[in-house]
Amino acid sequence: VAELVPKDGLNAWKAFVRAHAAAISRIEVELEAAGMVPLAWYDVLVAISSAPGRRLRMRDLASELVLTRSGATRLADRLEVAGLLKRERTDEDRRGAFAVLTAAGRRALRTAWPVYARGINQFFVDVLTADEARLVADALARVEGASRPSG
Amino acid sequence: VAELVPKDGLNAWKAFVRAHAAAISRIEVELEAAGMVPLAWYDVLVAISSAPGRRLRMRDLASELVLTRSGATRLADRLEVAGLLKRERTDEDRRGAFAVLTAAGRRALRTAWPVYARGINQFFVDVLTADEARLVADALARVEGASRPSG
DNA sequence: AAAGATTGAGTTGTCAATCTTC
DNA sequence: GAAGATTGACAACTCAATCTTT
Repeated sequence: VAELVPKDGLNAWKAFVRAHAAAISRIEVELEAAGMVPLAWYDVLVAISSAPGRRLRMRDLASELVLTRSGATRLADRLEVAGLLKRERTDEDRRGAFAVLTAAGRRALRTAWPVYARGINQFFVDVLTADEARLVADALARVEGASRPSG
Repeated sequence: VAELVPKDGLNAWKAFVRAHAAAISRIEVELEAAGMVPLAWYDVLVAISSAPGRRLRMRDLASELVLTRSGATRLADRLEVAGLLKRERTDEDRRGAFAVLTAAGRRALRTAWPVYARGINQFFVDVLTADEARLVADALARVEGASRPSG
């Protein structure tokens, strides 16, 4: 086989894919074991909580989470049924809806964070040196940029 | 909020998650546009092709791809319907089945690789320096190790 | 009984079509 | 007509139960 990808590059790619699968599924297990919300829900809670005004358009939620709009709708539906968020429609633009957290949503966010943070540390941050962490952040930010539909 | 994860570490984690989502979905798009098999199918073809004897137990296919056994069954079903693989039962042990590639499966593997390789280069390798590629490979290999159920 | 594999039911996402509001 | 969001139909996986062979 011709070498279409440089060897070091291919090794990096494989490590990238495998590390992601391993770390994410491991953190899911830890959250579940601690009785916390799943990662996908946590991501929703964080996105809303850190948005300006602590509210987020469905459209922006989708793009934050790298989901389609309908995917974001389904996901928000489940959190709404669980009582963690509600949709607020406003008179500024009655087409759209804002997702906002309920008290239970804010509580779920607070209680899940220590568990999630422990996972991030244990399975990711702790195995990197400080220099590596900065370099990885920088390098992978460029990967995201290159992978966007426009780029 | 107390800082449970060092800032640089958290940035690296976020970049890691977002870069993965962006790069994988972008490569899927490129494969689709070129009329090639989806990434999940490609992974099946590679796993079988690189197994000893170029055949793979369903159980081993599942573990290679980080899937459940039933997930592997469903996936293999689809490739079998598409004519890319077939199941072979042998007399050594009539419980199990081996997945083996058909001629069409081998051809799909050969033709998809250049497209996949171009995606890996364009959206990942090309935005890294050679040093970064080596460092990322090394660092993320440790992440995978730390995330395994045993570790 | 245990191992290999599959099937039925349910979950979570996508795409295309639709509804409402601008 | 276009933008924001949702819905219907379907795709790909998981878990628990099942079937066959050891």
